[in-house]
Amino acid sequence: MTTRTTPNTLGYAILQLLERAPLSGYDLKKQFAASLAYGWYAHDSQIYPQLKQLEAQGYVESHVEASSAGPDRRIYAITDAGLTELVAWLPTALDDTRQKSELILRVWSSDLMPPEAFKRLLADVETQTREHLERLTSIRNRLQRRYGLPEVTTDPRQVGVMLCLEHDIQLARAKLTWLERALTVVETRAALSGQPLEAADMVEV
Amino acid sequence: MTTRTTPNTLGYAILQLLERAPLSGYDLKKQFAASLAYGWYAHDSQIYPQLKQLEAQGYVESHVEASSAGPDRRIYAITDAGLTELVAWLPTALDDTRQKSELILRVWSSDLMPPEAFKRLLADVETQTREHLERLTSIRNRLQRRYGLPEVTTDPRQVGVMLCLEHDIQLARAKLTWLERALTVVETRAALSGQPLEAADMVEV
DNA sequence: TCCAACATGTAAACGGTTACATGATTAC
DNA sequence: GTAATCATGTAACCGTTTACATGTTGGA
Repeated sequence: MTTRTTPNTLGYAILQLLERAPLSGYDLKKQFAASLAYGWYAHDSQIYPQLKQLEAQGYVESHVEASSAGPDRRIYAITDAGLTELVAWLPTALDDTRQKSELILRVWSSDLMPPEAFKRLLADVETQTREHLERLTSIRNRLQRRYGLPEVTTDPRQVGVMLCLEHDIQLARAKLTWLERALTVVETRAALSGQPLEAADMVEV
Repeated sequence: MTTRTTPNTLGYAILQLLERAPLSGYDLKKQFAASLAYGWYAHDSQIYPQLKQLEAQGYVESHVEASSAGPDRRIYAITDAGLTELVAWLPTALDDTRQKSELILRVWSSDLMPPEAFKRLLADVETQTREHLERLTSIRNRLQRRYGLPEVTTDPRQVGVMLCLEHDIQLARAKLTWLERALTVVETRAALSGQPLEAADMVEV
């Protein structure tokens, strides 16, 4: 064992969760599915092999826990080597400007869609974003009632979580602002092209 | 030829660019590297095989163009089938809420970093974001001077591009707001823990 | 009796990244 | 001469997604 290569990003994501508490593969799977503002996720089929790899690398260790109700669970815990590796990784440099977005990819060619189709797309994303924002704020408010504001809370473990939530809330709000703006643009253009419009016609000629 | 499976996302990204003008693989590579608000990108080594695949699927066609200055270029153009496929894909539903972010992944465990390390990380991202925002606004302003506001411009091809730029500008500003906030939180907490603080001490006891 | 949740995986296919490879032309 | 830019690729590896596979327990 202990083939010491560094973990990949998913590996660090799992180490972070295990640093808070020992968990089974199934627990991790639920954590990824449930937590809204965590910055990473993975499919079930990725988690179990990844845990085995982390164990082979010596970053986690596991034991089987018998259960009276249901099948046995294998519980994973972070090792000293795992914690050292995680803490060393956290402050390393990163590029957070380049991101892929299927939405933006489509907006770029939105002139190829009929206005109604584009409006429907924007409205769908707006509904999604509004629901997402509501879930984020309700969790943030719940944490804030329990632990206070991040700058003064006595539980340091909550600071990062709250900052993540605030980040995602901030971005969701900005996206909603843009969605309103985009909708206005489509509607204005549709209205202008619907009726004869001197300024536009003159440029065409 | 014409193994008609639908393209993948990179395929659609390329089809969009080719819909505006025929391009070589090298041109596409430059487009991905240069355009800041396009929603997708790819490595050079992905582009050439992807173009071959799109051609095998009948979505693009190509011819070799001899050049007096430099090597020959293979120029790709979108086909009718490609345009049909692209236009059919554009308005399809999508989920734009789940996104991975290495930054957020680290913020979640920021309590494991010394405050100074976390501050340095935030400051780096802030510099990146500020530079990114400046590039975005300068392009947006240039386009706006040339074509006018997106809601009234007479060139429909520019509408999507401008909306993409406005989207990224909006999000970059929101991120900067959050970065300031996060920095305040770390600094406040560092200041409080530096000097004896009744409220905090009492809870620890 | 059937469905949902618990629990752990394997296999194949697909997508993305890094490293390697080649050779011509142009500007300094 | 040498470095940058033009131009096109291959190979190996790694990471992600989708589909498949199996069996238990508890509640409606």
